[in-house]
Amino acid sequence: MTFKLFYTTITMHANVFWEKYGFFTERSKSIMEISLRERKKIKSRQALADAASQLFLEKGFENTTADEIAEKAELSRSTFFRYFKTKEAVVFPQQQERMERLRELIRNHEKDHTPFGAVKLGLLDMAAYFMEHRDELTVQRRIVQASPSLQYRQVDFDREWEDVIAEHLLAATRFKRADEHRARYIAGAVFGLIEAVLRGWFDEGCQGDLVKMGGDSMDILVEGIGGGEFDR
Amino acid sequence: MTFKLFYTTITMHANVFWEKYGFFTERSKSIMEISLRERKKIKSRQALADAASQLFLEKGFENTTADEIAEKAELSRSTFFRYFKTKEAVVFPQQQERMERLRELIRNHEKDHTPFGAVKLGLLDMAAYFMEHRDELTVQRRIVQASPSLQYRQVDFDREWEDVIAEHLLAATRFKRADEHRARYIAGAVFGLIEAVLRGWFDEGCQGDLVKMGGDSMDILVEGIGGGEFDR
DNA sequence: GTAAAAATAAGACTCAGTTCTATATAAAAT
DNA sequence: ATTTTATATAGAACTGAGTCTTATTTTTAC
Repeated sequence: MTFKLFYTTITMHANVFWEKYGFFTERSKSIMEISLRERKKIKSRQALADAASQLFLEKGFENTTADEIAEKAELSRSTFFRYFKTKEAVVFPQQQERMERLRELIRNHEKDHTPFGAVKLGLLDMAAYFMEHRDELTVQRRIVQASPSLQYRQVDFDREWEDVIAEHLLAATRFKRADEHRARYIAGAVFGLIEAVLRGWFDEGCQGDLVKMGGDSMDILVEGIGGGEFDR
Repeated sequence: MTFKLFYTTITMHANVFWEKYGFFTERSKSIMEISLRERKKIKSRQALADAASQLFLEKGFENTTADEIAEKAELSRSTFFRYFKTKEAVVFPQQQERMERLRELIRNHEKDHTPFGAVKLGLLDMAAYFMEHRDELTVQRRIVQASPSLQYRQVDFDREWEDVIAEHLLAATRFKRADEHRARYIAGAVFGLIEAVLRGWFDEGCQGDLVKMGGDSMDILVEGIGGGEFDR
């Protein structure tokens, strides 16, 4: 029942409202301002996401058909594919919101820090956000881990992070071509680092201090590995 | 006709023989030692890979069906799926060989260098290998670039690189738990860096000096970004 | 209340991938 | 050389994802 609560809460706030109304909380915009049609759409999408999550947890991703999800949500298969472009998409309903959050968090530090500093602080803020929502992440992780076909799709989604990082680093290197390459390389390295950290955190059951892990790991990049035990 | 030659040559040496006979060149083992049955299997696999490549280049990956590939190769659809687990697999027939090559190249430097040094030198050797085979890589890239669904699959294959890197770095940290984390983070960063470098190289039409690009980029990791323009 | 717009249901369709069976052909045994 | 055994292949039936079209229902606007 914790899961049920989680999915209802998270998907509502973080994903469904997002599409049309942007990033806001229940305080900044009342549900009552939304038309009946919109409310029904939210309900439908929610029903599909909930049904899918339950079935995926019960029987696994591969063993669940789109028909079953639609049936459980009391909607048609057509409607399922209207709301989610693919069966895989329903596993990651909050991807878009997370990406925009990351962008915003980095933007918050842009004024007071260098490009890399803003990226680093934004990522650490994101780490804190992840820790707050470790329960959701654990559920999603459980579904993804149980399905090989979902694992690279997860990677695919995470890859968008690199674009956001590169985007911010590149903003500081307009008209400087040499720096552009350097920015892209650093974005790649930062992204690879983050993936490794996240993997480690997940594998430990999301129990560690992700902010500290992230900070420590990024210090490797800042200081370089020239003096370490892996020196060439 | 360069393409045709490429596919015949590469797939034969790098992939088909690989499965049963391991990594060798035409000098180390004559084709005549191989039984008729094996030769036919090679021919079938080759015919399928060739037919697929041609059709993918002509009509794109998504617009080519497994039936068409089989028909062009004068084999049945069943046979196609016997040789290639998925339609996507036929696009990357040399993946296994490249991975083993990387392992070997890193291993060559293990004796004379620290773990990171061996990884770095192995990767630069690999860069040289890539430059030698830029024509094949360009063709493959063209097919992959034209198909969104193949792009993340490529990422998926490349991901194996990180495992190889991590594997070698970890070998040096047995019994040292703190270093294990550090090794994984570094592997992630190196891998992310390499992906960024390769992407840049591909996007420039494989014309740049990949070895130099790789070396320069890895120096960022060695020296750190603390003193650069992206300092925090 | 009515007309326009949008959401949904239903079903036909394509194609990837699996499974099974029958047949052809190569390898091994005698 | 002939038989036996192993395996490559063809073919066909099947499942399920995703697309597309059409008809029906629901919401909104007037």
